[in-house]
Amino acid sequence: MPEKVTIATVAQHAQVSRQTVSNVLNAPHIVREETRRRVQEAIAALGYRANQAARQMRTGRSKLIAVRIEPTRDGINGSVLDRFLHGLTETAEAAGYRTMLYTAADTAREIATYDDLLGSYDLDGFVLTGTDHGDPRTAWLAGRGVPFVTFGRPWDDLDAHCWVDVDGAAGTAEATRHLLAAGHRRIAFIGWPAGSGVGDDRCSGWRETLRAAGVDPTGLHREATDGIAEGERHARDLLAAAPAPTALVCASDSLALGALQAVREVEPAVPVIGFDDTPVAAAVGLTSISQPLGEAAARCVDLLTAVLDGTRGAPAPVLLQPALVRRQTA
Amino acid sequence: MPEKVTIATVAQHAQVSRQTVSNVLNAPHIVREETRRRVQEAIAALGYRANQAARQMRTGRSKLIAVRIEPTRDGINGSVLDRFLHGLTETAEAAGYRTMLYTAADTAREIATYDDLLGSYDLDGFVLTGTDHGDPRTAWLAGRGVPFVTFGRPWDDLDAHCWVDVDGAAGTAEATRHLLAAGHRRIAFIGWPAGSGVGDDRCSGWRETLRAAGVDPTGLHREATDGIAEGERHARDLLAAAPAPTALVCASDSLALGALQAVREVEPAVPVIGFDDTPVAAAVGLTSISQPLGEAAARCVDLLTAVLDGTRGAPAPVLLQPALVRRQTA
DNA sequence: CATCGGAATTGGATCGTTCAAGACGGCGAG
DNA sequence: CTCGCCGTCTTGAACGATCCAATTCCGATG
Repeated sequence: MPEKVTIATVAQHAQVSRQTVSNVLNAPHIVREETRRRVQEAIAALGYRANQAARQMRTGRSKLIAVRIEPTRDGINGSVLDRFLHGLTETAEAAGYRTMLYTAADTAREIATYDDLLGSYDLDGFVLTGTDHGDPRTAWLAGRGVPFVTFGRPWDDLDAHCWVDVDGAAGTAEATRHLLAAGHRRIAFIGWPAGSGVGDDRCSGWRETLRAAGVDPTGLHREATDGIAEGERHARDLLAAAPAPTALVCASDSLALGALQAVREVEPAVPVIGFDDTPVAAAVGLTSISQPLGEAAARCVDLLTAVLDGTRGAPAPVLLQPALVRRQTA
Repeated sequence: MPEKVTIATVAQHAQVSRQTVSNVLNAPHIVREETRRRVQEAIAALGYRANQAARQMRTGRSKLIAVRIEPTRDGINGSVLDRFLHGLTETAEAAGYRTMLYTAADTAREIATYDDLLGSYDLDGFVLTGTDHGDPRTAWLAGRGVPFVTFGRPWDDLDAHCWVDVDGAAGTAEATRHLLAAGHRRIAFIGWPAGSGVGDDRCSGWRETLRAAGVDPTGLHREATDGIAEGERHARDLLAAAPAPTALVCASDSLALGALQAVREVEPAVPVIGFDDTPVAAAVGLTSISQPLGEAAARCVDLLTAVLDGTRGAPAPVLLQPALVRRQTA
């Protein structure tokens, strides 16, 4: 059992004081070349690692960021969070931060958890996923002066705080243009009920692109709660209409999957495009819009560390472009 | 901006000493009823939370457990980890522990990460997912005396360490019995190359059940590397054989999905059963074997905290039963 | 009334690190 | 020659909790 290696052990081994070792770690430029080398050799030889708890107690910085892991809802969209988390953890590690998970049943308890995490572990910052209009969480965090970044725009005021997002409108626009280029005119959209930032954004890309092409979107829009069954129901409904749409764009892969089932039974030639490029889409050959999740996660960490290290001023938000992944269904 | 609340603040507010406050938190029974109540009121009034860094420095316990987040391989099985992580975090929180994530490109670097995490953050324990024969990680951890639990059996020596696992053989056995009950005899199995603990386990459940029913499994077994394409290829191969199998059991949903495509083109009536009950299976109506992931995660935390709190001796391993989820394909 | 014993409470030391302030030697300017 | 300064390094104190040993308090007992 090797003795515990502290900064004092290293200092003794390198014939310098504790503080000099600390300086080599935190402010190398103020230590003479030769001394620095000797200390670094001692660190390597002893396998010394700074004790974060002690460091944190003195500096108040924990080098820890937290992110919520949500219960997988319908499962289909679950792997989105999965990929995001992996990217986040990887980039954070490269920047010297570790990632802590937490769960929360609802928003009120999520805020209580912030309080707990900040009090108990002195977390340096938070990454929030999925913001909505008037999100109380961002208000709470901002009010406390806690650094955070959201994956998802603050839909009310784009300058309210740091954020990274994927341009959903650009995604559905690309999908719609793709279908227009294939000769379709009556392109329908199955989205979510109006009011959610993400849903309205995705809908607008479709609507504006149709309008720009001189097509009136009236009657081609359906609002569905997410899920396969809902997607199927609304697709059937659309296909049964008088002048039926000849193509479908959906706000999620779940909806698209349901729509696909309806299409295959009723009108197999009608193309369907989903959103999120989930494994399910890949498995069934569903054309879908892919979000650059690894990139998004990396930019979240970039922004957060920029705020934490305080070198630069408030960093600019990041809006990433999704990409259409063409498969069999369109 | 509220002042920082420490144990001293609470002590002052409750008119007692620091140590008494500490005792209320860590050994309530040695504090007089009335004093305890007063201290607890002060804690609530001030919103005091014990600083984990300070506690850790003195006690050496961080109340932190770590788990690796792997890059999603083919995406289909990704959500398995997702659900496991959520369960883990939730149960850990209830037990007063927090979950930290880490990534690692390979086993050697994973071990280096253990060293780093232990040195820097004094992690209390690890949860490993997916063990294999002669896993160097468990040997390293055991050698250092670091508490850990694996989700997955130590395939070489079942008493080597604490573990939780799902009985894969029981799962494939149930699937096979289900098909036998439906009148099938020539039931094939598409599994992984021999040598992996999980793969061999799942294969054995099918083989033994067939044998018990008086069916010779020879020629009904294919070894495939995981993936949709491989599943399709082997299924085609099987269906083209002289006495073709009338039903298929697969070691994963990926393989089953490929097999399903082959079946639908060649012999639509042949049932297919997958493994893991991923969202993809649910979406396409694939009958599959479901692992109780939330339960598994909870038991992992139970075992780990039992070891950490040291109240009981080495806790017994846990083997959970999976369940067949019947859908359209079988 | 003095003493005793055990429970309840207190003050000091400690964990490993960084901050603040100071020591030391050499060097250029006044 | 002295002073101040700079670069380099060292020492003491502090962060907030727990452990340990010492002390107070209290009723019971000799």
